[in-house]
Amino acid sequence: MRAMKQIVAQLVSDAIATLPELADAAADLSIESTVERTRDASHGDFASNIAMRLAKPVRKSPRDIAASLINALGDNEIIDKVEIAGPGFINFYLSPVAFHAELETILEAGEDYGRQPQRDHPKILLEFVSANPTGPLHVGHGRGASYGATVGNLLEAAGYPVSREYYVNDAGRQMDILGASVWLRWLEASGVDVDFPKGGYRGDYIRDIASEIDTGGIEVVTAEAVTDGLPENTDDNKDEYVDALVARCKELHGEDGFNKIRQQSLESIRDEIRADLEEFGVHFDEWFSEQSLTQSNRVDDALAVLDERGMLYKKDGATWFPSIQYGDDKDRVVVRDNGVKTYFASDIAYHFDKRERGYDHLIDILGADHHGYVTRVRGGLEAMGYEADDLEVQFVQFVTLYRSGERVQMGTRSGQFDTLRQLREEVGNDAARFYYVSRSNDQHLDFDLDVAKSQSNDNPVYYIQYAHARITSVFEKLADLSLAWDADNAKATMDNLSSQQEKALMTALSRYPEILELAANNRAPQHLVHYLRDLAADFHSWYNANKFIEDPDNVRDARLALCAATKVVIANGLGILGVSAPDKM
RNA sequence: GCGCCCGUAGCUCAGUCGGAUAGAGCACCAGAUUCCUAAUCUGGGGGUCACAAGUUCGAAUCUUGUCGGGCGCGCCA
Repeated sequence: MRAMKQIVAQLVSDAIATLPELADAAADLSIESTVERTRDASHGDFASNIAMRLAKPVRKSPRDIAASLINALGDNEIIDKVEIAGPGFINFYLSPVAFHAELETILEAGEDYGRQPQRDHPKILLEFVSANPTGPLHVGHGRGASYGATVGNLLEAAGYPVSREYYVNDAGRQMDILGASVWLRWLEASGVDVDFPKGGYRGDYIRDIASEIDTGGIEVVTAEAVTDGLPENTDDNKDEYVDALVARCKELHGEDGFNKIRQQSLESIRDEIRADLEEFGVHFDEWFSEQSLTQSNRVDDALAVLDERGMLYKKDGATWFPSIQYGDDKDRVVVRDNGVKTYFASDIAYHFDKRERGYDHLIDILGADHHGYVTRVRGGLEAMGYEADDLEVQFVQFVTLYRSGERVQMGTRSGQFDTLRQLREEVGNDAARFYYVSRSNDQHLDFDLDVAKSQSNDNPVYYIQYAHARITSVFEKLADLSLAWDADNAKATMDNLSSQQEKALMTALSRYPEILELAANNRAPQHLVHYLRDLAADFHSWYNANKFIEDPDNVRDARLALCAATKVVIANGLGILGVSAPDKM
């Protein structure tokens, strides 16, 4: 199934092939890139600027080139009329037959309409969210989740094999701090009151975890035993204090005792995150554990590869990676002087491992605050023999919540709106998913709770869903009247779809595959969002002006075909966005 | 200071390998429903595309500079 634009581009391409002097000049040119939808119906359906692009190399005027090109267009039933316009645009007016054929394609393809055939290369690994398992997801993660899930759907629709992965940072100091935090809350619940570390995790969920985990075999100790000889718990000293608590917990309960608490804590949070995302319609194929990377020695393996290639050196007792060679500001430490590997070391190993697992193209969706890491991680991949471009990074900028025109202060302490779960409960999954991807990912997002929540025409998600529900309702009404839609008759009578509004709606429908491709190629779901809004507007506009159940059979069948096709495209598009397409509202 | 993202209507935003008169929603104003969902539709006003140069047939789009905003610059993760 080819998009309409490709069909037009092919005709242009064929015409050029018959004109040697143009064919040479156009050899490096993607013909399809010269063809675009017109903004104004008075310019026809498609326009090509190819004559202008070729004017310089061919040394002829654009209008002359356009004239010979038009002359060379073969006979076909797709195009009604071709005109030269303005400085040398070629405007194509498509025949109704072309649009009617597209309607049939939509109805035949159904939920596959707009999707590309499955290919087996390149295999894409899409990593997103990957929030540390130290607490519940907040509204910022929600944007990464919605964006990542939608990009995944878009890539799949474009035919790519894509695997969605969540990297669980379940190793390292933050996990120790989590373990110590839970440990202290558990002691507290057992009547042992210890000054809670300023550097610890203070949220209420820590108490919940403390009350749920299995602490069998771990003895309650006294407050003195915990704090004896520890540094002061002050803002200046919070890192030392919390690290000392971790060490103390290991002394008192042994590594096994501490691990038991830490492991259950992180698993509890990870499971909570997973459930939250599942409810949000965001699914992962793999929950990749950082611990597993360390346990299987893959960090050491990756460092060994770098070492063999001469891409590591020692200085000041630490081991460094010369990332300056790959455009970074400075070289980076991979093994600290105390022998502990840095986060960067696992990150290199993790991305190396992704490639080694057979994924050709890696996409990371990261918060905007991580943009400093890209150069060095790419450098790491390159140093290990892969291409820097194998890693693509998409950044998601920050989210600011607004309520009643006021900025909502975020942060756990404010007790205000903070978690993704609260947001979902307030505005609903559909509105949240839609709103999150309605703006380009590299732009800051003002999330207006009042708009997202309003079940009115302020809210584009309901506007689109309403179009879908309206169509369902038409077919129900039809049944109520003991009428039926004769789809075969519709094919034979599509000439009845001839009004301006019908033309506009058919044009909008036929754009869908092109929009999907655009959105997938650019990892830009907002194109789909805006498209669906436009499509719904074209539908509502037409629907409002035409009551057609009472029409003669031939007209009714054709118009119902238009309804059915619109329903298909809206459902498909909303499906990509992870938004439901309700039959009733 | 250096690097990355950005600056388009009163507000929120589209405009993606440079293209024709810069678009949409909200808000505002005026209208439409004995009729398949009015969560709808029709019409209207509203712009120095931050600013200044440059590139060319043509710039919101590319280049440079200035101003303004966000983020990042650890042997943290």
